[in-house]
Amino acid sequence: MTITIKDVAKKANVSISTVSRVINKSKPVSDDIRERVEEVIKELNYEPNQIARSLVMKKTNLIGVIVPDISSFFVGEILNAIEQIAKVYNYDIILCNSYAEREQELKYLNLLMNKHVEGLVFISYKIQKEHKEFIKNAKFPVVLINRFIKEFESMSVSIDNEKATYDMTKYLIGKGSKSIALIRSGDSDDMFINDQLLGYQKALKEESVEYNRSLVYDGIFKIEKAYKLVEKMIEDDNVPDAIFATNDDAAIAAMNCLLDNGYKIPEDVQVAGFHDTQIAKLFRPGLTTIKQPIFDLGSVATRMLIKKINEDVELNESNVKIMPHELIKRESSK
Amino acid sequence: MTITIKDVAKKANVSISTVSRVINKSKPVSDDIRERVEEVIKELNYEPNQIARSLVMKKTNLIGVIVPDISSFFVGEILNAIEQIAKVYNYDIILCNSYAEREQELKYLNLLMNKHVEGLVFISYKIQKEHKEFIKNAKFPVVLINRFIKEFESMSVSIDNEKATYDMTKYLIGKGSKSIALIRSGDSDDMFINDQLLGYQKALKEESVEYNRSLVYDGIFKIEKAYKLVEKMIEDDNVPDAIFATNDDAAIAAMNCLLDNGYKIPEDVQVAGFHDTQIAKLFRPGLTTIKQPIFDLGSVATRMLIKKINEDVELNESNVKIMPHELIKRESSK
DNA sequence: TTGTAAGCGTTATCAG
DNA sequence: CTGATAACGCTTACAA
Repeated sequence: MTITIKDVAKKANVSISTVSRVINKSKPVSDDIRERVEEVIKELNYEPNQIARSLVMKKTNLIGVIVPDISSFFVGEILNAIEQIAKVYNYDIILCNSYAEREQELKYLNLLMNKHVEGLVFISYKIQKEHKEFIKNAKFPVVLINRFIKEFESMSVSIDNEKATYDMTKYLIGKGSKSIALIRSGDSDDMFINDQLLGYQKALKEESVEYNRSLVYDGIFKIEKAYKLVEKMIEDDNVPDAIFATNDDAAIAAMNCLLDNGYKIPEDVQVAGFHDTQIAKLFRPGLTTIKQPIFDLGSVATRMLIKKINEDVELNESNVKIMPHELIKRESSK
Repeated sequence: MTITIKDVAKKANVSISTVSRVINKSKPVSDDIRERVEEVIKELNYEPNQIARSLVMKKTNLIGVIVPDISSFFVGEILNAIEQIAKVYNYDIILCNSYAEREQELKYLNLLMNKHVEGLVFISYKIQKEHKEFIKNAKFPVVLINRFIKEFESMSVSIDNEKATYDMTKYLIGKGSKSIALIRSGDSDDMFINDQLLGYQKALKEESVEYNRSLVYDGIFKIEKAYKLVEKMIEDDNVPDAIFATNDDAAIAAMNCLLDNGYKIPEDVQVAGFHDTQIAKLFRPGLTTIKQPIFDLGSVATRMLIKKINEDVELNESNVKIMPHELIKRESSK
């Protein structure tokens, strides 16, 4: 039923190799034959079968993407970028949503290998041993967004997390805060997350504010969880004078909880986020936050990946790209 | 380098057909041989090549998804559902972001056909002639979310749009509004969008409020555009006493503009949205909106599609599913 | 129950 | 420049 290269060949009175050649412009074909073949192709509305092609060329033009949560602002915007750039280079995206669960991530890692993707953009809150193992041995290049693997050279795109938390912490202290809660998305044993703590601590130290471990909360990436966390602070009568969440959603949730309980922002509590997703600007009061070049994070990662796929680039230090960040001041801080 | 069915066959001292049989359990294989083969498979860490398999079986286990804007809340949540359900049935997702542009949509429609997807979930603001043509002739089933094609039986999942806008309009009038701006995402020649107008008009009529064409705005799905629109109303001193946007993002943008210009919500202007995305609840004042079962929209569509792919279902009227909606009252209305 | 061989739709090698 | 023909890795009649 579906028409193949054979049909074209027969109708054009040439061999299938010739048809293949005009399709791929892989070898010279005389003008008259070329024209004839092209005509037949049009006439028959022939489209080469990508699967057959993949089989022999070992090229699928597929890029895998594993994300922790499609419906988050941050990931949505990154996906946007990945998709856009990939399409430019004629790559398609296979999307996998891991729900930030290790099991799922590992499953997808294998699934994508099986689907013969040519590369992978991996967004994970926590890179674990098994991940590293996989990435190290993977037959295709992998680029991480907002994470590093320090044990070996992995491709990675992110901002300077230490500097970013440093900047924000310093800023909040400058505006008069003395007890700044730090709400982090990941777990403390993640290098990336660790950088955030380092920046926070460095700023405290510089400003002679004592570091208090109990002000640091980990593993909060769900809105509900962040809300509950702040609720608990209020119940315990233990509300800091600033809350710095390393993701905007959590910061918004914190603001909601504070507002719902009669606190004034920023007078009673300053609130700061991370990412500068849409909602940071939309929400009232506007959220002071670290602006990341989210789209660029995705697009740079994808370009890097595709370059690597095509071996245009060697595995060297330039495989880690640090993008600029910016402190955006809005009404949630003084 | 990569290990194939041949390697397994050789090492297990059987033919490749036998190996194939144990992999697919397609025909009986004696216990001892089966065990031997399974052992070798494990030993060699063999994984069947999906591409080769696709070629012969004409089955890719791929579902295409075309969306207008990945980074919107609504689409993100739907994608979430699609991905989740698809994975349950062992299907993967090829993601295409059309930016709501007709050209892109058509391009992707062809691309997906070329990739031999087995089905398509199509989210488009505006189904046009070319789309219909394509869908009608497509070799694979297509399910639309929130759109219908009335010309022929297409699979479709949505809410009852007429009833939803009717409910909301009636509610706003009940709360005292007389001039209700209707801000719609799509264009007026779309059937789906048209239903929204019908519901709006019906409610007005029932409540003896005169219909005023100039209060209906079309083609507003970008936040910026909605903001500008309301800004214009304010400049023209032409602010209605209620704004009903058929998507939450636009409603939030409207609220922002009103708040920024000193208007009180809901005292001066009531605002209502559509979808009940995360932000409707997060924003302050909370947004009164039509709650759609967003996740279900995606999951039902995907299940329907997969069933159709497997021919479990005939093309009949049950191919159009209407999901329930709900009016959620929050502080943006009286 | 098992093996042989044809075929899925291409590209690529090698003669001519 | 063009055409056979052998891959690519797998499934599936058809035979044995």
